[in-house]
Amino acid sequence: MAARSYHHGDLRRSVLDAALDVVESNGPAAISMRDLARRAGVSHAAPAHHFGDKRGLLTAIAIEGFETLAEYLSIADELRELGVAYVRFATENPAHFEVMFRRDLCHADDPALVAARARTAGMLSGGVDTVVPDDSRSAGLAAWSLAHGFATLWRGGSIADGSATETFRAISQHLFTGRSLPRAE
Amino acid sequence: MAARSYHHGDLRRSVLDAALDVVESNGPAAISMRDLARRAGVSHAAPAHHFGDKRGLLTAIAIEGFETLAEYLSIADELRELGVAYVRFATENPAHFEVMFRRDLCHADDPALVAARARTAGMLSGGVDTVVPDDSRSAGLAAWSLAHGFATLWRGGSIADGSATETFRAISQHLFTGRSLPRAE
DNA sequence: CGGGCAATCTTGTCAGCGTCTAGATAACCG
DNA sequence: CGGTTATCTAGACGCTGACAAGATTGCCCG
Repeated sequence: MAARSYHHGDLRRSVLDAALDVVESNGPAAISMRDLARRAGVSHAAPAHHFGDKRGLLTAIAIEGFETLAEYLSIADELRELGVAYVRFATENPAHFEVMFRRDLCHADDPALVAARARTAGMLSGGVDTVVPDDSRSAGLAAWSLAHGFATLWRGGSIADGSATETFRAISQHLFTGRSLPRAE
Repeated sequence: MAARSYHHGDLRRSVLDAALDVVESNGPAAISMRDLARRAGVSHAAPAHHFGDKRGLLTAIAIEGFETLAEYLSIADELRELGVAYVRFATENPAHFEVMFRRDLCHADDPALVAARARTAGMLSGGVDTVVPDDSRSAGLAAWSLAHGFATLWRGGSIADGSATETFRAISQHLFTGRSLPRAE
């Protein structure tokens, strides 16, 4: 679309989408600014103008990821659904998820990124608070670790079968009912 | 030591250690074969002979990681201690941990890597089996997700305070006793 | 003991990369 | 309409990973 004009029209989004495509299929290490430029049909240095540098591009993806995650979480109304939403986000937005927690890929101190991350973290702990008022820190950490670990392992291919959200529902059921895990003490 | 001779002596280990150093401080993306060669005091193409290519190097690190993890796990005698051992491994070997589950960085199908991974996975699920014979798959996944998620978040800087293993002990206590998490159903 | 063989390392080369610079083009706004 | 600014191009630089060909060394077998 509109490959003939000097100005691209929406190069920023175009590059972002191409980058997400690459990350999803080949990982963040496979990203090349010049390749993204080629895909968008612009000169090799054009993308840099929108993102500063490569890390800037990844930072933009991370921010977008946190914002999208916040939307996913806003729908959940219960602790376990918060976890399910988290896992659903990870499976439906693998490229974003892959970048969001990789400090070394982004400008970790970018104000916009810090803000987006904080906002999402607030939604998480806030959600936990409403269900588990006392000692919500430990409970929140546990829930977050569980969801994050499951999503990460899933994305990494360590868990292979079935539907992600359903499997996650099953294992969180296990923990929350405590039926087949040993109750210590 | 022994920097004068034509042959390095133990270039392989030397490069591995340098690589681990870089990963720990700057992430896997910051690795440069030529830089590692410089650190070891050899020519720029020397490391490639030992690892084939860059992914080969990362693969070697991942293998070493799985083997070390297996040692950590072999000490644990109870499910919760298995998790603690997992977290302890991650905090004490952050560079290995960072690489082990990053498919895009390694030769994911390398036979030695596949074998090492399988062996460690066996120790994990085996450990779960002894404690939770029935439906050990869900229980194992849950425990693994929890430990892995916690370790990943910790390493990523999302969890900031206190001792990792102690904090993890606290949150797993939460789940296993089910004291302050809602018991659904 | 010695000769050859394989492992190890060096040197040189190549295309591709990220980033910087200066300059061209186009859109916008008073 | 004119100037300012955002956007994009074009060229250059040093660096990278990978490959090829050759030098050096340790080691094993005769």
